[in-house]
Amino acid sequence: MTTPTQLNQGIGAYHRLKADIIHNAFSPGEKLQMSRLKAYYGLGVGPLREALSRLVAERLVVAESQRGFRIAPMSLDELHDIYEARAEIEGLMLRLAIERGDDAWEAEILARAHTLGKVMEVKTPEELLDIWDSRHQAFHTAIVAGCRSSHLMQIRADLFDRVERYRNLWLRETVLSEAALEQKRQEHARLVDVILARDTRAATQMMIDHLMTPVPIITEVMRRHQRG
Amino acid sequence: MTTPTQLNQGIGAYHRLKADIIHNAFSPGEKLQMSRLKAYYGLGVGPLREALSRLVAERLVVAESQRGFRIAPMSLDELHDIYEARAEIEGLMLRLAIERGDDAWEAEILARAHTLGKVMEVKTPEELLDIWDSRHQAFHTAIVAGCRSSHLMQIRADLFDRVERYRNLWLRETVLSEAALEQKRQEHARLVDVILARDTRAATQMMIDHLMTPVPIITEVMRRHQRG
DNA sequence: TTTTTAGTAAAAATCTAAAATATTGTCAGC
DNA sequence: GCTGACAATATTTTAGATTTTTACTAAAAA
Repeated sequence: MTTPTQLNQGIGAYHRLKADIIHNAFSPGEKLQMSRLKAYYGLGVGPLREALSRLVAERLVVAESQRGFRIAPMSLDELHDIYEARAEIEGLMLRLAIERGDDAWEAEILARAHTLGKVMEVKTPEELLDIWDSRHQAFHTAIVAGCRSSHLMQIRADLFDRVERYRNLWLRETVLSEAALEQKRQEHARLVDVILARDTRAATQMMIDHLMTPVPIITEVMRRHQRG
Repeated sequence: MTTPTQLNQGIGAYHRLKADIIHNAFSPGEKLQMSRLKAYYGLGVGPLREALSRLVAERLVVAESQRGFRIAPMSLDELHDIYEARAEIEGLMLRLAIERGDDAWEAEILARAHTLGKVMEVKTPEELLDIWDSRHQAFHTAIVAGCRSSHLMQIRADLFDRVERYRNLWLRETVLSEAALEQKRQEHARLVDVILARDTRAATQMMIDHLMTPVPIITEVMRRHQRG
């Protein structure tokens, strides 16, 4: 007896490749040579091309006809544009969520904020970063989920994948200090306050600012990388 | 001597399949059998699977591991959600465009509005519909292009592809009457007015309403199809 | 008799490996 | 230094092999 529904290799390749790209295992613009990919992932060209085609649609990879595939380039321009698009869309979703959110939505936000606030009890700095990050993600997702639009949620998730590559550039060389965490905690608390007060204008503006804070830091990291 | 850069079959298959799906050549949820696709498009499984994988990422096709591909289902729920997401995002883009648009932007809007208004001089009703549609599209694109965000433009284009399938359901059984065209023309004129007056609030609200008008009609068409 | 279950054959999807096609790099000839 | 043929390399495609699912039939259990 085998597993009831096993994933085919194309789907597996897609997930592995995507994770590797997002975590900057390849450099931007890098040529993806089939022979290398075959050797590295231990797969045939068929599944690999399927995975790459899917990533082309997500714009993490670019295809040049008869010339194979490349990792999508990164640029300061894209960094700014993508972060802004994300922030504006998340602002829009927050506005809708405030209009539509019910008691369960409010409760979920409070629950996620609480869990995020108690993230100190974990061990190593690396583990702390991982756990903080996933709980931070869950907190923000809980907020915008109130918009009740699966398409907006999807668009947001897709944008997040594209932002992640830039974000990991910065995250890699950052240690979460106690002070930084405390500042974030306060920001989140204020955010929760204005959201629950249903103050749309203040909440969306605060959210957009909050989401844009990493941009100057990542810009700095990218400038440094370009030189060094 | 051959053509300098010729498209590979996977890309060709992607465009043909996408066009066929958008024009409802397949029915929603329909099983896409490889042997049929091979025969119909005259291609091997490789390029077809690449094209389908890309369409999976665009959510026009769904993949079931080891069970092949299906046309993504359609539903009233999705119709409403997708139209709303589109309208809200286009409203957001319009707000940014009003904040950022320059003289060239204003000029382009006026140019497109003018071209759209003079669409009567063409011949058959079918041709009229085609031309009206493409100019209408150009008009709206000119408006939101002022937001200067290539990512938002991309998201909008992707959403448009997904909306198109529903839109064509209605377009197919509609003849553009003189009266309907005149009404649209007036709507567009008012839209241009508030946009050039940089009245953000009125413009975004009018835009959202304008984009949502087809929804009740398409809902009606879908209900009728479900029964008949 | 009806419903499940097990087994088997057919059909379909998936994968591999090798052939076909295109591009890139090299080097002689001008 | 430029051009064009030729070789090398890489991508793309096809065709067949393999695996998985589905459909069908018959036996067993309720």
